[in-house]
Amino acid sequence: MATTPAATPPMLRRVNAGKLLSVLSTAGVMTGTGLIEATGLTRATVHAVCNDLIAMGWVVELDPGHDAPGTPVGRPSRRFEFNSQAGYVLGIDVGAAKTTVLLSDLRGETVAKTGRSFQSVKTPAEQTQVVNEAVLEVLAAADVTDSEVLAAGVGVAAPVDREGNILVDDEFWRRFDAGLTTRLTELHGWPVLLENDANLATLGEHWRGEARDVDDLVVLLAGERFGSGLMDSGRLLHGSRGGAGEMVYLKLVEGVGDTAGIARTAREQGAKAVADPTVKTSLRELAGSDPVTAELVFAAADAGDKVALGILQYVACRTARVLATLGILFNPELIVIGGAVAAAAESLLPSIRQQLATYTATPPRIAVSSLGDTIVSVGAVRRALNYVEQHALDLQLSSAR
Amino acid sequence: MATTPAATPPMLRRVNAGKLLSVLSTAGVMTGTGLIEATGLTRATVHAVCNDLIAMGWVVELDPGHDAPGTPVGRPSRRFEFNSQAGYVLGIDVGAAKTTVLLSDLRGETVAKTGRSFQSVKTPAEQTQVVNEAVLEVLAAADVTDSEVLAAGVGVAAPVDREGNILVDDEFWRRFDAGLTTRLTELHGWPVLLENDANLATLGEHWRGEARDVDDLVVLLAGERFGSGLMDSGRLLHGSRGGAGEMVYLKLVEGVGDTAGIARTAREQGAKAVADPTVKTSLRELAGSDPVTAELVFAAADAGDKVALGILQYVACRTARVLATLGILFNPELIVIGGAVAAAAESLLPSIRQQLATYTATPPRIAVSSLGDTIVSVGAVRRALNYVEQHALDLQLSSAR
DNA sequence: CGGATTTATATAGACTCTAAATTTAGATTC
DNA sequence: GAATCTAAATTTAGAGTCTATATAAATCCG
Repeated sequence: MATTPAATPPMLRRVNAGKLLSVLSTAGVMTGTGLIEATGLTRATVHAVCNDLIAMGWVVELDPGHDAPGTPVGRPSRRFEFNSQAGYVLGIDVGAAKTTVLLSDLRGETVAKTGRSFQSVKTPAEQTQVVNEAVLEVLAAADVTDSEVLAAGVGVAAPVDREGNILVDDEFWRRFDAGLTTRLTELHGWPVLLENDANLATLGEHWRGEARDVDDLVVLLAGERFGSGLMDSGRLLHGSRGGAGEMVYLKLVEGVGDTAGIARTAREQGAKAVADPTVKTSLRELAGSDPVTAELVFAAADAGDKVALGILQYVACRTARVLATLGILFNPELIVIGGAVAAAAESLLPSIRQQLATYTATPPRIAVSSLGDTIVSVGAVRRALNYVEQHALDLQLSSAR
Repeated sequence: MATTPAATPPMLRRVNAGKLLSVLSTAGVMTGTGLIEATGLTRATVHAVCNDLIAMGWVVELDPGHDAPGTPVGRPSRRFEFNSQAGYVLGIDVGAAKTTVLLSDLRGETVAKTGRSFQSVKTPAEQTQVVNEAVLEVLAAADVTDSEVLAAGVGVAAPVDREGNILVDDEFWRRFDAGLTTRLTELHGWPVLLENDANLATLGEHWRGEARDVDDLVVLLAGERFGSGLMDSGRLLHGSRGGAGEMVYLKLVEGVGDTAGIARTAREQGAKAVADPTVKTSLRELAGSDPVTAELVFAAADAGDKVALGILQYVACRTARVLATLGILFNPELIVIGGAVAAAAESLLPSIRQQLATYTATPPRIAVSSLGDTIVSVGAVRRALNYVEQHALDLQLSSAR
């Protein structure tokens, strides 16, 4: 009948141990006294908990030494350090065209990184195969075994609900392998945490990107298609079926009309201009017989091509309108623009900001991501680390004595 | 240094007492055994906590009796009941044109209700005066003293952040008295909890309206202006400055263009039709020399007036587009339409649902509020009750022995 | 080498919970 | 009407947690 178990004395230890571990995992080497100050616990408790954590393998004890080097008086402190090699986590971005895989230690430092194109992939099973190859590569590169990996975060370009279930009737399914997560668990025995890519991008920016210390946040993935991750008070939104942040509403927004992102709009507009013989543009010569790319449009604009500049103005206008709707409706402190074209988007920022101000008197700050093509995989690492931190005291570490 | 205090043994009691109180406050009379099942605690603990709660005044003990009437064997149980008269809370809706005030017991049952028009109000101070008169009226009607009121929730049509601070540069301020909350605290000594009206409407629908058991929810206030409250996984969104749910983005939505709600659109379109001599409509005779009202347009449409029917079609189209943007971007399970015209909106539902389906393949459920003009004040009561439940074990009850 | 200083460790006390034994209040049975 | 049965209340013992205080240890300094 009881919804939550009763609160018992051992739970106190659990809470305090979790707190101590969380302090240790973010700080560096800490002395007993330092932990007392950081946690509010008594010295006796701090040491008891630390002894437990050492026995479990989460913490390592260094040689005793003094905290402040200036006044080396008194008995030297015991010194504790979070054992960032107690295990590893994987962050996997399964994109439309490629996959990016990060292997990270428990402090979030990247240990190995790789990527694979999906160019030759024809069936979902092949996709899983390619992802797994990339995973095996990073494990081998860092000499990490299956049992040392404590969790894997996986990002996909489809709605994913809070339980990690993917929305079945999504077009992404044409390519994506439904069995990926279960297959990874089968092969390696890891907990696999599936999440929407834009949501992971938001976790990534919040953790290691432009949005540190920003708890009311929107991240706009703006490459091929617009996608958004929404965070309110430090929590990701999901909606009832994982669809929160879905951008199909843009077909109702004047001057936007569809979910085509910056790269796609630039490319399509460029191709249109090239195809029209009455338009005079250097894009035609630059492209030659190859199809026009977004990069080409940005380059031409840089070189002063009027048509390319016009296209970028149009892109900036669309983006400003997208940012305006999100900024007004969610009232984030900051919106971060990420995705393949984030770097190029930098040059559009002044124009975007200026137009944004015409839609709202209190616009959010706008920034461009500096995480590049790891924006999703970094977030996937964070997702996996969240899981590990939550379950730390239940996990059996292979390094535990 | 410590961000949160250390977990100590007395906190266990606090947690368990809180849980027991929360079970008791929602259930009716409970026996010791029933509480054991509901909380997972031991009999010894249940009784110890109950004795504490009785001493504090939160719980009353009834004469012992048997739980199941069929088999009255064994020693009769002690029977406990949440003392819903241990205190009271106020729910206050400060609207643009009027205020609604509810006095409720701790179980959320309305004890007294009243309202006041702001028609004669000219200054902010007068507004506070009118609100306070209404408050005094409900207190007198239920014979409740200041010290028995444990909290007051107040809803206003302006952005309010998580700390209860109102956004200063809002047009609502022309009428609203900034000093209302501090004045109420000064006069009566209550904690006053300020919150945005649409957010409170969302709490209200979630608690006592159409959205019970729905944790991913949007409530659209659709009277004079569109306003929305957003709930994800049972939590209200606020954004960084309380602006979450703000609808100014509608000026960017095709076929909507501004935040005018159902009532205002119907009224204005009606007036426009009447003013145009080339338009043939029964509205002209119905209105006579008075200005056209939304009610009049609805009535004329009911009677078959073509122009009025056309206006309603336009209103339904606008509303469907608003619902589509919210439904797609937040993916709520349900959107509830509330506000002054909620009842009339019922007739538009089929048309709205049909159009909504053209914008998204997975539309949310749409419902119309049945809370009428108490939608905000009921939510304000819930807000106040949340506060009381959170602080229950710290509060000094005047009824405590 | 002894005093000062800081930290570590050990001990005692308070508070909480659970678990098991004992008592109690009423109904049932003989 | 006394013995019996039953379910709940109460009591008691035990284990886990924390804090607070006392004692021991390790290092520096003169």
